Amino acid sequence: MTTKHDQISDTLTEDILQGRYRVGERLPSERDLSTRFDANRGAVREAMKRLEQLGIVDVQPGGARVKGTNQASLDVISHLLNQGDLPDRHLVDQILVVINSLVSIAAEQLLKSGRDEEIEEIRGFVRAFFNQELNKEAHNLARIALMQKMLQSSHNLPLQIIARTLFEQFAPSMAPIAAYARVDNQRFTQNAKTLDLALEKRDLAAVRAAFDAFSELNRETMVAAFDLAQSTRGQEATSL
Amino acid sequence: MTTKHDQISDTLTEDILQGRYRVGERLPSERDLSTRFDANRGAVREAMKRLEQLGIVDVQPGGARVKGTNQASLDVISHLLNQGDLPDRHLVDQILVVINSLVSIAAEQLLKSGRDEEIEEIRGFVRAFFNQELNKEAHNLARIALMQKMLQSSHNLPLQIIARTLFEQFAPSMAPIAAYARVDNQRFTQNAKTLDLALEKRDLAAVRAAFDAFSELNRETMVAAFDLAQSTRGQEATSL
DNA sequence: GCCCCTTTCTGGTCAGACCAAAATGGTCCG
DNA sequence: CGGACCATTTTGGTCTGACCAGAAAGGGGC
Repeated sequence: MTTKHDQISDTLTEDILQGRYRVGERLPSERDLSTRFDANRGAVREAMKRLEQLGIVDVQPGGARVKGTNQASLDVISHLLNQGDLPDRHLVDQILVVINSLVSIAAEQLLKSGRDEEIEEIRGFVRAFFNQELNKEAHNLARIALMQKMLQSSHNLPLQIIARTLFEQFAPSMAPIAAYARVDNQRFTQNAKTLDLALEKRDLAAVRAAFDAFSELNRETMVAAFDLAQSTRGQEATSL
Repeated sequence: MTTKHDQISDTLTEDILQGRYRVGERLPSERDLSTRFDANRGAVREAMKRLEQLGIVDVQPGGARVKGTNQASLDVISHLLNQGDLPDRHLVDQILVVINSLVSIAAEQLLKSGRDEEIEEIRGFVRAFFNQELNKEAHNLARIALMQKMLQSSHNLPLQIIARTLFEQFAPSMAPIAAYARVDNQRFTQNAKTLDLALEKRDLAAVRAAFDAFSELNRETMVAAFDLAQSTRGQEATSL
């Protein structure tokens, strides 16, 4: 069972993110909330701490006020994704753009200052895609492993933190959609070979280009899966 | 005065980030900490909540264990920057790389899906650099305004959040260093004109190139200021 | 209507207590 | 000696009830 203050903070987060409190509005007092949730004020207090760190609430003596989403912390993403039946398309797209770009930055850093052995290691991960017989799960794992290795090899802590934070929120929300994914192994293999060659030559522009193509393919796959999932859900909804 | 649980969490954060507790080690119990800080356990508890959300501690029934920096939240950056006399060079450099890249992503998004009037607005901000008479503060403000406008126009929420979070932690730490900055107005103006032209043509590659040059110039300025600050501090240190 | 003062309310802190789960240490058995 | 088992202690999670300083709200007096 989740802890009580987690339940409280989750409920309140949902309330706020769904706009049940206007921005700038005062939240009910901790005492009121404690009666509403049938909890002790201490528990409510810890929940408020979470909301505060989430950046969606500003708590001060005199009252806690709701802040705008644009002032929130990166961790709101998961909550935004988990609103509604399916994650929001546009948000998913935006996240994909950012993740891909981050990996691209990592690639750039790798070529600029990475040791040769690291680059060779990366190539090892890229070559995993040469095998056209990969099933969906293996393919997924290979993609993730490659990304993580790239980020790790960037030797850029903020970059790693950002990418991991984003990914950890993104992945779970996409799990149900990933089931509908159809991976075009041939195209992935093609891209992987291009990427491998670019890495071998230490050609930054070529690496970026190959990676962008790789990411774009990845994105197309996701979008297609998304559409498929959405239409299926739609059928279920109408058949009820 | 800062609140008590803030003092506690700050102290503990510093302790952990400076490696006074090994990764995986158990933190003292909340009861022990409450006596150490001469505080109530509730206050310690709220401080622990902060550490938990900072991602540097994992608290579970049985004990709280410290986690590695690489698993932390983006918000650790400010604490990492504020360690020691001057911010860590490498970290500063890494952050600059990331921020510049984020703005570059924003530029890309802007050209791909931005409305014409938005692009024209951006050009307005760019043209601010045409004036070679800008003093240091005005120049700084103009740079920040341009960046923020770019990010805002990207219509990418995660991107905005990441950039803002990073920047808000970065800026205060760099304030003492910014005093040593010498801006080369002529080169900035040159870059601005190139950028403006690229924006007018809606030429993505040119915009990226111009922005990268802009960012690189920005970075050089910072690095130079950093070196100057560092050598000055060194003199002070030896003269004591 | 505006200003000032009083009252009420709110968050921040404190003390002491209980529970369930985890850690610990000792014991017994193979 | 090593490992499985159990009782004890410790730890986090929660609760009750209380006090304080500062913010918000209400009420007069002008």
